[in-house]
Amino acid sequence: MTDTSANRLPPADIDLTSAQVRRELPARAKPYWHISTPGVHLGYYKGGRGAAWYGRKFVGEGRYRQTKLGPSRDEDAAGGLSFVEALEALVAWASDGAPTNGTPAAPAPREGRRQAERAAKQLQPTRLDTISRAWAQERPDVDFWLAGFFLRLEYAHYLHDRRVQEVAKQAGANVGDLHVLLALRRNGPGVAMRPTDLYRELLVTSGAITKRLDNLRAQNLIERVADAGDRRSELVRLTASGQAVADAAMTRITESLKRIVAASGLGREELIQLDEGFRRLIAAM
DNA sequence: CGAAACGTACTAACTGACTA
DNA sequence: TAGTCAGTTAGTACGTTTCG
Repeated sequence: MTDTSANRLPPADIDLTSAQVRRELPARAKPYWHISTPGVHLGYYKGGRGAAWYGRKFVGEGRYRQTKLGPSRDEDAAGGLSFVEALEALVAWASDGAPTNGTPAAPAPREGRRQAERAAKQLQPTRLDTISRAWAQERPDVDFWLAGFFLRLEYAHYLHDRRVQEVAKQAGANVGDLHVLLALRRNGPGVAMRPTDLYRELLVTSGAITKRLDNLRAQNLIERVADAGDRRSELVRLTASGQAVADAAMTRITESLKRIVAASGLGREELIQLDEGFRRLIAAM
């Protein structure tokens, strides 16, 4: 696979998920494009001598960088890439920009492969587009744009949550436990909090906090200390290892966010405008 | 003595692994 | 690929303890 020079291309979105749809596409000189994520598109080239998958990503100023991902399985059952495999290759290429040799990646271990397939499926915006189209068909009297906007917000939150889950997993905790560690950490090293303050801050029930605290204490990540001012209460404090886990997790989360922003191509000014918009929306809710 | 803080038991929902 | 099942997680209800 070879990177071509960045070139100007108009946006387009063809549904390439179905082999039937791909079969019905007429051969043409340029690939058909499917929007995988904003700025990252999966291409399906169909010519007289075969079919192949392409990828392109937005590089700013209306320009795209394009690459060949590999032959399509539609035309090469033995060595070609399926839609999901092409999407995986696209995600890998778009995330680090490293060109591959045009052949599918070596088979991953079973679980790793399943995770990659699931991740690739989650990256398909067609789910959201399908919902938008369905509403537009069922209720043409309603402008779905606003609902679609919030649907994308929910999806962004979902994807962010998955990344936080990964970070928690690397730290040997679940995401709920990690949120407790981070809540304790941001209140300052060595500061003890009441379980009541924790469940109010984390928007969970007291029962849920009790379980999380039991888990964290069993892992020696927190310690319980008597509250001199209230004998009903037993305060919660990070241990040294708990603080180390919280700090490491926060570093990983921040680095992950930086990578996402860099990959999106959004500038600081654009992010500040988005942030201001979100603040105003939240204040109005 | 009512209210608040916390913990426990039980239940529902979700997720992932396994199997046909 | 769909269905099943076990494990996990969080929520609700309620009991106990303590405060004001």
